[in-house]
Amino acid sequence: MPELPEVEVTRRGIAAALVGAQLRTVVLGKPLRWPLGCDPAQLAGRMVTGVGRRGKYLLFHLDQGCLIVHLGMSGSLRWLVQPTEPGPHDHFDCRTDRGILRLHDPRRFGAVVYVASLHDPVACKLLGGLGVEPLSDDFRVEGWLLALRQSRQAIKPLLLSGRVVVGVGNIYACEALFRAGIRPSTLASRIGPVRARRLHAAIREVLAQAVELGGSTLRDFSSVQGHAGAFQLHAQVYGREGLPCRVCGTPVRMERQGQRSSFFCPRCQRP
DNA sequence: ACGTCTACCTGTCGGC
DNA sequence: TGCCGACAGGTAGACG
Repeated sequence: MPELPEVEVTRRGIAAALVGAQLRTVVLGKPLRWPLGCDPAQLAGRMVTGVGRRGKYLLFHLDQGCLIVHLGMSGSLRWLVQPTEPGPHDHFDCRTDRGILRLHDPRRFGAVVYVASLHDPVACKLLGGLGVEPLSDDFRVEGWLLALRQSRQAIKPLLLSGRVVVGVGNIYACEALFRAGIRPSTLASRIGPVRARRLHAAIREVLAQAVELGGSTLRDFSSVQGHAGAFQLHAQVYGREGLPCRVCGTPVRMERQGQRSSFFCPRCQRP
């Protein structure tokens, strides 16, 4: 579920409350995608020193070590001031001296992993192969053009892979390709410099707009404060198969690439 | 190095 | 109403 915008909205929603908080007890629910990697009791007394993000991973920096959190497809974090009993889909409770950080994740594709440092092999495995942050100055157009030229993949799976640029999932890949006028099945190396530049700009614009709108809420994402996102109301193609393109009126098409649905306008987006 | 498939798990929705 | 399959925002690993 959550792509970069939803993760960033979550980060912004939690950071102020959590930085400076001291962990008291950590309670685990059903198993998540990966094991925590330490005895939960070991975390008692640690202080949260910062809340960062790398791609779709949240990084809870502690005065000793780091908790790496991924929301998977259906995860969301909540900040509770008043304690309540964890529900059947709450699988990680981090009780602090200020409130409770709770991970709700019905499908359990998410994960919370403790690492002693970001140089830890486990951290390197999770974060080491990631591409550049699209909203940072490191996302330069020259490197982007080179990466597209050197790739032999179709552009959509290349975006989803996170090897060149991180944080772009199925919704925002479809939307960025629409804005750039590129069909999802187009080979990356066959995209000329004009459209490649447009795609570079579109990725940044669509992600930044989505962050401003609080992310996308398709079924169950909500911010830490429980607010739904609004980006889905602005989607041009995602989830709109058969509906008229908002630009030209041609029916939006859906095709499968791998196991993922791609939505596009056959007239506005050329191969 | 690429695509394709499978798996992980639960909930929801459409069709019959 | 109820059952059954398809599908969902992600990622990793196996295989050809």
